[in-house]
Amino acid sequence: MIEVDMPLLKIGALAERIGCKVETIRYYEAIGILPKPGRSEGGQRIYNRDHLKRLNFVRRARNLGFTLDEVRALFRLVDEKGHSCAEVRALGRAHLDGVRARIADLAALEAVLEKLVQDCAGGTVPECPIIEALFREAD
Amino acid sequence: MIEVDMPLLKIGALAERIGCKVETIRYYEAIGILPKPGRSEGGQRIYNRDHLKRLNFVRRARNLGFTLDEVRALFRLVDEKGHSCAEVRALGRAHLDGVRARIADLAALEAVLEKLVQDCAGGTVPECPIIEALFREAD
DNA sequence: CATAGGACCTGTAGTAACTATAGGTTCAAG
DNA sequence: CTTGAACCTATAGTTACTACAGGTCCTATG
Repeated sequence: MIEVDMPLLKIGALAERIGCKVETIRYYEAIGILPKPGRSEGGQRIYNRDHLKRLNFVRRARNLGFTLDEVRALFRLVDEKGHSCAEVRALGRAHLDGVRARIADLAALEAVLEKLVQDCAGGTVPECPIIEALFREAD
Repeated sequence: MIEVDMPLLKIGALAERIGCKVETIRYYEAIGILPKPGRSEGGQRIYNRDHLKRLNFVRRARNLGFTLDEVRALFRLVDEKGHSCAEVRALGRAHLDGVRARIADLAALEAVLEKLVQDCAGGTVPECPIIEALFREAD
């Protein structure tokens, strides 16, 4: 629910709205992922709707597995004028390729582990097929 | 009975045999994953067949996605007498569950990314569906 | 109005599993 | 005997946070 007059948020409220830790927000500011917010008289950070949107963007991208460097690149495309949608898609596709590669790796690994666990009967450690497989020299 | 040991290896040769970096071997020693090897007169590390076997074990386990802590646990099972194969299998199975969970996460992520990349036509950034999806507030 | 205590502040160190660098020593070939 | 590759130690950097410690601010209640 987006209100027309969004009240300004302190860091704790922002963290709760987005569902991340306060420390994470300060960390994003420190490494330049989020712009520095205004401060209250006493020096506490005050966030507006723009910060909320950006932080939301970062968290969603992170949940999709983008690195913070990739997020930075996406923000550059957003903030600088004249970039084409194709540039964004290229980043997305590169990332998708990476994800697929990781899935393939893990699937291969799953097959090996599955076989190892299945082969393992009830003996004692010196003859355990898992241990033996691990000690066996690779080619 | 005279055992003719395999030629003793210096760290560079060992690294090459196993296919890892020299620094990685020193790191494993520093954190107690590998035992301290003997030293030459001049203080250089000298490895024997046992070190080779252990390092091989570590690398194979790491390639299967085991953490170094899990490797440590496996070594304990190997080195202490009286452990059952079932204990090893339990570690393997727990790890397999973790791998399967990661695969499921990545597959979900792949589906979302795939859709985003597909939806992205040739417009300019402000209307790019990927960017819009990232800015859209989560519920 | 005073005060308690929760929320905030900065700065630093820790996590996993290495990798990379600097600055110095040893070894083996020519 | 000299050169330079390979070795040594120690420290810092990487990623994306998390977790303190020690202090300040804000706000609700008595």
